[in-house]
Amino acid sequence: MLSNGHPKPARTGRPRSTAADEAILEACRASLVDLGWSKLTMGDVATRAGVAKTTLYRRWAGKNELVVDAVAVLFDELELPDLGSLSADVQGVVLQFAALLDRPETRTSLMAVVAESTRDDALRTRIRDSIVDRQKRLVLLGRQRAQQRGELPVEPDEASAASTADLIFDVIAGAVVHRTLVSAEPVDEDWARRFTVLLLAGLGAAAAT
Amino acid sequence: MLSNGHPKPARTGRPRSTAADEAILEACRASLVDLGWSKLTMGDVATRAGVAKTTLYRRWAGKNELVVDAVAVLFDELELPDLGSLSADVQGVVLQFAALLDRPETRTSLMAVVAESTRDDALRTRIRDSIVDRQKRLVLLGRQRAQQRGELPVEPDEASAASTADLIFDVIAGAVVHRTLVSAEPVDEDWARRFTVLLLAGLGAAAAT
Amino acid sequence: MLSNGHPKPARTGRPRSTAADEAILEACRASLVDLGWSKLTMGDVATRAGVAKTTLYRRWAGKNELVVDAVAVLFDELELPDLGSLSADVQGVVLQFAALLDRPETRTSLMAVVAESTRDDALRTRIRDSIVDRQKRLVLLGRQRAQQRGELPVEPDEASAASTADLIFDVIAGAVVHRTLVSAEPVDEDWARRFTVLLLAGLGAAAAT
Amino acid sequence: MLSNGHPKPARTGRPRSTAADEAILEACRASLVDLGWSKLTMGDVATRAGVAKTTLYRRWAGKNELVVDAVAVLFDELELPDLGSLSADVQGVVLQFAALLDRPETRTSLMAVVAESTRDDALRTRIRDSIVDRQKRLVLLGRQRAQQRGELPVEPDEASAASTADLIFDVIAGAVVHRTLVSAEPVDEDWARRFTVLLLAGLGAAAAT
DNA sequence: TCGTAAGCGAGACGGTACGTCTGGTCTTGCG
DNA sequence: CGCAAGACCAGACGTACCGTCTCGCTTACGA
Repeated sequence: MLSNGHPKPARTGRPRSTAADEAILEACRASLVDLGWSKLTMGDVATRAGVAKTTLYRRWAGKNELVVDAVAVLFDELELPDLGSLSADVQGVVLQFAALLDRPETRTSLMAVVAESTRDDALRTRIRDSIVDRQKRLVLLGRQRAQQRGELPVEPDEASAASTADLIFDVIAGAVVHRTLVSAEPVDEDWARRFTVLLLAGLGAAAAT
Repeated sequence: MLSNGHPKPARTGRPRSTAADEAILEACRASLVDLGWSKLTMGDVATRAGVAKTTLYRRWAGKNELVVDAVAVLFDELELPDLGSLSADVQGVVLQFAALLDRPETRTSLMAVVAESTRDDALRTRIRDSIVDRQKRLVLLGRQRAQQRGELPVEPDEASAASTADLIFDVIAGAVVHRTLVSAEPVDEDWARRFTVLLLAGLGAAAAT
Repeated sequence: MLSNGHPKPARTGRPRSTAADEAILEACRASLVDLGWSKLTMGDVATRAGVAKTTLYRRWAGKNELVVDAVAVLFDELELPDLGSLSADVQGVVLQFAALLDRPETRTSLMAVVAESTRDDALRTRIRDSIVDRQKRLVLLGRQRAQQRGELPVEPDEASAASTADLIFDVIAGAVVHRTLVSAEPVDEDWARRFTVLLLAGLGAAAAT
Repeated sequence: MLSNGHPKPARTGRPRSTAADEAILEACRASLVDLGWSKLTMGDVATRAGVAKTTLYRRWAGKNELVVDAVAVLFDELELPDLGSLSADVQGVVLQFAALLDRPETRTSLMAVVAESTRDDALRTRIRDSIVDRQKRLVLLGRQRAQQRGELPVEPDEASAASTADLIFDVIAGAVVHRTLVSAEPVDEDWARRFTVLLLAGLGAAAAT
């Protein structure tokens, strides 16, 4: 476990095992899949990771923080491949996001941590930094591409542009999450296409104001 | 609809106290406000209601079921006052829904039970019946009014009309929920207006296909 | 003997079911055999007897009282058949008593109610009346027979005679109970014979003082 | 040995608090005095000991086991002071034993655990090791002394000597327990003297066979 | 013959304790 | 000083019984 001949750590004493970090996050995701959010326990994660509970608490303040970190990395998968048109890009990202929400580890934990964050500002910040902003990037990138393609006008007003992006983001992410988790119906190609039509039409109108 | 549905009323034995039912739900909502979802305990609800824990468990299988029933009634408040135009109706319902999500008892509990429902089909059904369908009514009603006003065409294809309604519903509810709970920013009149513009434009396009 | 002594029989209303009384005691003994004292519950007895819990509580104050009554009748079996000599009589009653204590319903319950009685005077009285005095009768009868046979002198001092009888009783009952339940070893013919030898020799000496 | 017997001391992890052990047993005895056997609860003992319930359950399987251990130590008080004659020794130990049974913590619990042991072999073994054998020692010691004094013959037959000792033990312990707890009358000097006369005479006869 | 008072089975009620589980902290000894 | 192990306190969990209390019925007596 201990690496041989790595550079001298600045601090004294035994350095933290980097292997442990990844083992814990991996174990946390596995536990989420098997048990779901509410049945997941710190003890179980520790056992799966072959690690003591103390080691978990040395790195994360509690269950919520650990799960956010464990799940956050999954949202890095989201990408915006250039499909040639704004319409295709939107449809692509919707399906990609829906596929992510279909995985049990995101499915169970995303809403749970959001729920928890309504009472815990630190957690809300952590979620925003680790998860939400990762998604919002895509919206900004998509707009930029569409503008380069001439599909969307370049907005002069910074503030107005930002708040429109926020609106778009909440509409896309909200609709997909609601369809998947609340209505509990599949986001298939048909739905994605119809949603995209709705969104792009609305987007034009929104930009016009 | 909240009742656990006893097809056989089991005419013998002491009847259940109807006073207890209401006291428990009321206590549950109070506890949600004070403690939030994750700190709420069955024992605390029982104490607040002046009732034994067993009385809770005799009626509800657990925390999730109880909270769904306790919160469901709040969604009855949602109404669709006829404001004269589709645009005003949408904007009105959006603000109304946002106000509901601003209340601590819904705020903390809605996402939590949704998260739980991803692992529990019975709970999902309960949520759909008690909460989701209550909201979807409004979309259907709004469409009907708009058609009577001539703002929307009467769609001949039943199935297609239904799935469009579902789409609209997920977009509205999703956007408001996401803005409020995930992005954690306020749904004010300005946002509601801009969202309505987007939606109505999109709606025209969606109906056209 | 089961009745708690109604000085005013309360002439009006539906009379208590006598069938229920016997069914309950029978069910109580059965439950004792199956579950033992500590696992026996009023609810289980009621169910076995095909009777409502209220019917039990209308007749007995609690588990202790019920069990004492249920078990007491078993001690009526004890008899003192005239075997021709004091020695044979003692040995006979010892074996008879041991056999009684071997039955699961007495085995489990006798010590339990005695233990309970150390904190409950009413229960102690009930035990004395229902069980202990039933056994003491045999000692008195045995002494009378032995005196008639000339094996024991007729004691003139009433008080002294009574306290000697009490002593003998505690020695016999105590030794058998202790051997059976505490030492947990069998009271067989050999033990009974050796005990009888000891007792009779001691009895002579005790009478002499 | 009261300890639960860890053959593998499991050298790893935090060791169990020895302070807790004694605090719990002490608290258990205090609770017995205040509440009696049937009202004693694990939670109350834990509270009195300033310890979590889990700490109790980590060491003892339940109420019975705990009480046996808590009470067992009291039987260590029993001694056989050399009073110069067998008669005085017997009388002394009888009074000592009676005094012990007069203490509330033994009074209530001894019969209760004996009752419980009729359905639980492990408990019976525990009682035998912790309590019964402690008392039986005294009988063996008393006999040895009497033999050294020449009051009793040295028996050549080992087995027969052992079973006579068992008989004597059941007679002494049984009589005292029965007098104290079942007949519920005091073991005073007079009773002890008369019992001793009876026993010694019987003992001579028993030895003769 | 009919009212009425007590008995009846059923089962809900407020409680208490159970034994288990988890959260988060605190010792141990080893490396 | 990090780490695995595991004991520690605190307190919620869901269950089982307790003894009491409605319910809506019998059932027997006496007016």
